[in-house]
Amino acid sequence: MRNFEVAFIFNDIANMLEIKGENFFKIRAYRKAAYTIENLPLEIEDLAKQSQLQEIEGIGKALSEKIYEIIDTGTCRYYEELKKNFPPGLVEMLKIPGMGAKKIKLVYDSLGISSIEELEEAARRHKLRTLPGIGVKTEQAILKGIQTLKNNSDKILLATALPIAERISSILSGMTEVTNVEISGSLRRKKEMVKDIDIVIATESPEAILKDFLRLPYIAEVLDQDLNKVSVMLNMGIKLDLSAVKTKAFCAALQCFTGSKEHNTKLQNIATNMGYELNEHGILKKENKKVFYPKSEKEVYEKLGMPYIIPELREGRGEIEAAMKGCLPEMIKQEDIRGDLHVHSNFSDGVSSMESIAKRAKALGYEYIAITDHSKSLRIAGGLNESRLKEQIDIIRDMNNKLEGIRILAGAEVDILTDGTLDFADDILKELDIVIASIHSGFRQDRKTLTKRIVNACHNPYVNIIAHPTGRILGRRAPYDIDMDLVFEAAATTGTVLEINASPDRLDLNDVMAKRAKEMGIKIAINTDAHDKETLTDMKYGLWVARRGWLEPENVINTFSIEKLLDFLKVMQ
DNA sequence: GCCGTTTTCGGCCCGACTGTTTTCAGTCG
Repeated sequence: MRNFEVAFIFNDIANMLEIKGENFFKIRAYRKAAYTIENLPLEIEDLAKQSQLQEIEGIGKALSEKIYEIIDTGTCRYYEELKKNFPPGLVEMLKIPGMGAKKIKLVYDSLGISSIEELEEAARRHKLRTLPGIGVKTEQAILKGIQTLKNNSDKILLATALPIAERISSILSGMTEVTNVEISGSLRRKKEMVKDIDIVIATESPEAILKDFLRLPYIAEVLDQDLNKVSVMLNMGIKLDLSAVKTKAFCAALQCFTGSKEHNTKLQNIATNMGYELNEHGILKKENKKVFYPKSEKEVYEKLGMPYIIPELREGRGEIEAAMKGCLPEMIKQEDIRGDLHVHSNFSDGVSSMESIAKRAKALGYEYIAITDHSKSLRIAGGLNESRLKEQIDIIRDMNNKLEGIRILAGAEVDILTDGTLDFADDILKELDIVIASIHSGFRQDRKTLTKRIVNACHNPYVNIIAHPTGRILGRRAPYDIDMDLVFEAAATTGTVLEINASPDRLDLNDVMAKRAKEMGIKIAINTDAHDKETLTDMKYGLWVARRGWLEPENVINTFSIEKLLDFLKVMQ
């Protein structure tokens, strides 16, 4: 939890410094530190106790002192000073696509605009276009950006909410008189974005426990409160609902509070037809008013004549019908994953060496790992030219002779250029074990052009996988304007694999599209797109998408053994 | 801000695209 607090504060500092127009590298230092700490596999508090903070890459004297201060006091003076002179709405404005630090400073300095609402109002009244550097189009783009933001503003990433929910759950489960704790709601169903955190606890003394809970340091504001439930705003700006139920009703309540609404409505209809009433207190037999208290969620489903349905499937998309017929999918699990096929090393914009990535992959129990650095046109990412790629291939071949227990596949993430051609010629691609193709430029081309680019890539005999096929960034960027029908069709005809990119802000393909791909017989690869060996563990986010998309191990190529995978990749060519 | 070192201070990330200009600034990946 402390890691998130520190990361949150450093990010907030970075945002304010950016708007102030501070030194770019200083800002980057804060952001980099925030990122590192958030993804640290260790508790920052433990490192602080052992005086090891400065051993973390990117943490020096100044930042480590601030970390000590945050651990001790929950904040630091520098941060508080900054905030004092800074309307909070300014940082919020950074979230608007098209609004950067400079424009925010401009509208604040010249028009005194310090919130998104004021900005919207000024844009509507055509006041922004009077400012230097802002014309009609920019004004309209800002309005559009505000709309985009509004559509997502009440949602946060699964990856942001989950660790916080887990931390609070673990604190709750440490309280005496709490007999059970579970995360519920959409977070338990592992939706890509959630509105809030829902937690349900079992206790015989709800009032006392809720009172204790409200004393936790993470709570900024109590929004609502009654005997069995509190609703609070956490100091990271995330809403949390905590429900307390009696121990005997816990499993019924957990099922009920996990939802989804669509799923539960269907279940309740089935219960009604069987003469039961299903709610958070238990299962009531209407005939004799006898209440059945399920001892597990499994018992809830069994009572209604069907096998257990995992939370990820509970979206009312046919899972109940499938369960009744006994044909629920054999869901893919973490243990099925034998490798990661999209990883960046420090040859391009990754931070880890190939060797350290391989070691980490081995430690995760993988059989193989593909190194797929960017191609030459993606300059900002340090894309590899042909000779550098060949050099990398040679090193990988050499490493494979020495390494034991893990196989490195030589690959590349090749840019699909704006004219539809690939960034490497076929005679280079054929040297690789695996080729990923993806779009990183020309996002605003028209639908036909963009679609054709991806379809063309599918038809290249050396392209194995299309990475992040729709290009969306959750909460920030809509998918490219592409005709996914044609993309699916091309993937199905050519046998091209589509990716579920497990990076928490992409999750692309999404669950619905993954299900459709499966139904069309298209193979999927679940890849992390890691730029740091530590984020190889993002695989779990991709797996949840896959599970929500009804995928089974056989649908996913990185469940294959190395022999089967290599055969599969070869046959594609 | 950090880092590496020449232990005191310079280097750290570049180019396309867009909209606004009329030569360039801001944003984004």
